[in-house]
Amino acid sequence: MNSQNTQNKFLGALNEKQAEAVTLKNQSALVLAGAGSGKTLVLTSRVSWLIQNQIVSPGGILAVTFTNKAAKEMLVRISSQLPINTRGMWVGTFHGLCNRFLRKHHTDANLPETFQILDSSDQKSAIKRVMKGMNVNEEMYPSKEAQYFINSNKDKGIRSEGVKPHDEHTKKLNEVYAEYERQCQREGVADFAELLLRCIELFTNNSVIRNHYQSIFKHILVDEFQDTSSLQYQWLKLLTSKESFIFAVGDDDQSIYGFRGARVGNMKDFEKDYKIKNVVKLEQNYRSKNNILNTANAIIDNNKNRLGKNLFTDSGDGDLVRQYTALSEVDEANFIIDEIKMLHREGLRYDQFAILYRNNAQSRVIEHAIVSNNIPYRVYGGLRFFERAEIKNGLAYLRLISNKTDDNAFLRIVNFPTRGIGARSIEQLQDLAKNNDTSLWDAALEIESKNEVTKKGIPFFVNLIRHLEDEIHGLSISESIDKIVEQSGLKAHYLKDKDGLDRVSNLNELVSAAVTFLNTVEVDNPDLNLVEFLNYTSLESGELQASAGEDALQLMTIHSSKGLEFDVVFITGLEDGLCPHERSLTESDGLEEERRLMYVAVTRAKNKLYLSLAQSRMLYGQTQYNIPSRFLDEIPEGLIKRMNTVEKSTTNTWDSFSQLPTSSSINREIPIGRQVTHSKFGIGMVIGYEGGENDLRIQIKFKSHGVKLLAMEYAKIEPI
DNA sequence: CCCGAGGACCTTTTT
DNA sequence: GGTCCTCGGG
Repeated sequence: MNSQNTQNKFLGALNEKQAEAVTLKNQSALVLAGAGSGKTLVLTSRVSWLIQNQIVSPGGILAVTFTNKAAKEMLVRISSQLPINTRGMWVGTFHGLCNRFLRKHHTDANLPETFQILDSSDQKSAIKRVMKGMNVNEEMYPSKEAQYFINSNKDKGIRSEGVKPHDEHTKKLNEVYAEYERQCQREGVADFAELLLRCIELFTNNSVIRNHYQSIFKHILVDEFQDTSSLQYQWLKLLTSKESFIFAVGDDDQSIYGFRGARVGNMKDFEKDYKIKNVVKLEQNYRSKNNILNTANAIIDNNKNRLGKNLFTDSGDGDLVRQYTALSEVDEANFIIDEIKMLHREGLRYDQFAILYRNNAQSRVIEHAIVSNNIPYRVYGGLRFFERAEIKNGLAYLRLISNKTDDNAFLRIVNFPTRGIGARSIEQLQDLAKNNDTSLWDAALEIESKNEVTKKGIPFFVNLIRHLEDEIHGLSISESIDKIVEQSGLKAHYLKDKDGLDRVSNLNELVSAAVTFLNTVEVDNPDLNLVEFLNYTSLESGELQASAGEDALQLMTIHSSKGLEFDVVFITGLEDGLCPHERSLTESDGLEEERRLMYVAVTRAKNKLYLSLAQSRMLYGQTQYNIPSRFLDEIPEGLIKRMNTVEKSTTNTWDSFSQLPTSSSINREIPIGRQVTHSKFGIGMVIGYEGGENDLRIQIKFKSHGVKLLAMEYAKIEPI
């Protein structure tokens, strides 16, 4: 009776399609969930429904997401729907879950119990170290390329021995890959891709373990399925048997991570592989007004490669979308701030505004305008907490103490704060380690045993670490960090630094992060807790609840806006070359992915949507004159109001173009940045002039014919 | 060892 | 244009 009520409660909150998805019986399912269609609600309701109706116990559920944030949100929402302890449930990110499997079966996975996780920057320095040891020329083989080579192969499930190098260059890269694999194995560390690959190999090679998990997980749920890589899909397949089902939720129109291995094709494959009878489409949008939604629909309709979906809403037309053509990026920023100030005066909170851009470099000018108007703001992205140098340094002490073979950690701190161990001593250590085939720590031990301990040098370092290890024995993680920060000299070092106070306070925050962590973990084995904490710092970006709830403007790239919503959204830099980005045009599926990006951006808006572009834009130290984004042309006229500087104010007229920097001081009739039409080439934009008074040539970037240099005297062009 | 000059880099990003 | 890295002199 009681259970019936609870069940009705959460089923009652669903529309027909959502309920259909949630209550599917005995089958795998593909749910095409449009933007704002209640995707998370469906996912969590599905879990609750399965448990409520005793189709599966909490332990028989595996739910996978991409970010820790999404995983956490899911757990919170499930526990609000059901009075159960979610601790026993397997909910997490792909990497987090792999980590969990590998810890549990570390012996079978051929990893030490305390194996540590390398983040991308750790990985990069590890690769650099490998290349140095092999005497590989960094000029010819940049470490970045090697890193890309290694990761893209791992992401395809290919080990170095499986690579078939077709030229000398790849052959060399693959030697680096092979050596890197050996180094990681020796040091007991795993990079992100390794977690997944190692886990897949574990399941593939060990049928006992595979069968065990296949029989446990009856229902596997996957969020953001369109973002899964082929390796992740393979992982999912290994976890399912004939008796288990996958419930995949995704939106092919929001697939914007192709560049990092996401494979939208997994959706079609999944339909086939799991014999999906009917794909459930969630097309009712609960977020945006009609004009915004129709704008999004019109844009995405230009993509050929779609599963097909059309969002609708019954929330009314709302305001027209507004397009603003600015003179420059500064003008664009000022326009945005003016609009925000106006709407804020009308009572909108600052945190209900999002300013979106295609790349991070665009944020500077906007930030400048915000700062000079004294408005609070927050920029997403950038350095995360656990990626900060001082945090990584502090953690490296912990890492080394818990895993002496971690050479990365060793090198990071052996001379930090400086203690008289220069490049020479380190080289010596590395030679010794190489000859004895040991870790740097063991090499350091050998040197220590033969030398007197002084105030500096390697023997001093060895004893410092030993001392720290003794000191923190039996202490909690937070107390340990506190001790280490103090006694390693880190704190003193940063206090001396002129802008080191921030770093010291970050280190203090690390102590509180450890306290928070301990509160969320069941305390059984304190030693393993330390290892788990270290993994947590690698797997979790650590943005924490930092400045959440603060009433501030939200600045972020379009990519990081996915999944969020705001009352008012500004999409900036809508120029061809920026959005769509010029580099995307040469990639296969590039333009369509950019269009999906535009679609994601538009669908973030609830009530008001502004699209802005600049006729001239200073980017990377150069002024560009771009033509308006082709996506703007895809918006039907009835939905949008197009404005430019003339309409905005009387001080900024077309005349102000005469103040723009010019290549020469010739008398020209059409200002740079102005749009023109040509009888043959169509629409374009004036980007410059060449030649003298008698032979003036105008340079125009045309939408469909590229850049042309035309004789001013004869060119049949008309300003628009 | 520290600092400053000079050079290369610059799409998107989570784990 | 800004940042990050490297290298060389003090």
